[in-house]
Amino acid sequence: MPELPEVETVARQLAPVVEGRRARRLVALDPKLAGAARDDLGSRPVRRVFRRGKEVVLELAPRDGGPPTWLAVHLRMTGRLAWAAGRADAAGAAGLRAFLELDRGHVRFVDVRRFGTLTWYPDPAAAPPVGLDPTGPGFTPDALAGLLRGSRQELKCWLLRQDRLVGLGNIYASEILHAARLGPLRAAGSLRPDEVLRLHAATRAILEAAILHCGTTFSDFADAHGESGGFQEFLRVYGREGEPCDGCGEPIRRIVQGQRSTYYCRRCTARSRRRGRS
DNA sequence: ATTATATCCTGATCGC
DNA sequence: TGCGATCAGGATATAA
Repeated sequence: MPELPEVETVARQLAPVVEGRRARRLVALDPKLAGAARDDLGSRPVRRVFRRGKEVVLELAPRDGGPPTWLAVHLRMTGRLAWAAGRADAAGAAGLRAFLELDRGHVRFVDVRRFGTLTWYPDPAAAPPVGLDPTGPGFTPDALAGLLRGSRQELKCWLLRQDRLVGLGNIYASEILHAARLGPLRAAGSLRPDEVLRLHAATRAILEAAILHCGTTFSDFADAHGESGGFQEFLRVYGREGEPCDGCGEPIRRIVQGQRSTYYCRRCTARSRRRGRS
């Protein structure tokens, strides 16, 4: 479910209600998350909530001059995070996998498919490095060109890699390629400089617009308030197989790359469809 | 090293 | 209505 704009939305909405609250303990209801259970948080304040790649990080104030502690939440496919007043009901609503008990209310982690993860980093320096964030200042056309250089991977699959750029997923990868008029089968390292510029601009533009609209709700994304995102109305190719492209009228195609659907318009990407070499 | 596949889960939906 | 097959926005361990 959640790609960068959805995770950003959750982090932004969670921050004002959770920052400053004191964390008491983390209760894991799902045995898969048992390793993340903590009873000894000692009422440490949540200092800030932010997004790191596709993770939501809750940073707890240091215990005594030491480094702060990070709780990294990865929503994977169906995870949701939301703050709720009052105590978590022991029975647990359907899909409630874990909750972080605060001095007022608690943060609920709901995850139907149980792919999501909770990871504690006693020292943020211990958190593994992530790829370049495409919403940050370091994301420049040159930086993108450098990352692409030499890769023979199909462009669509390359965009899904989190060790190069972080945050893109299956929906935005198709949308970005469509906006950039680049074929998904192109070899990532074969892009000409003007094509890298288009990819860079499209990535920025699509992500900014999606964040502005609080993400995309395709089937069941919900933000920290349990609300739907609004960007799905702006999707131009994803989930639109057979529908006319709103740019040229040609039916949108669906192909499978790496066992995942890719949607694109053949005519709009015609001039950059060949596979190319690096 | 880089790239492709199988696997982790549950629920909704599709075709018969 | 019932039922099996298929699909879903992610990422990783394993294989080639």
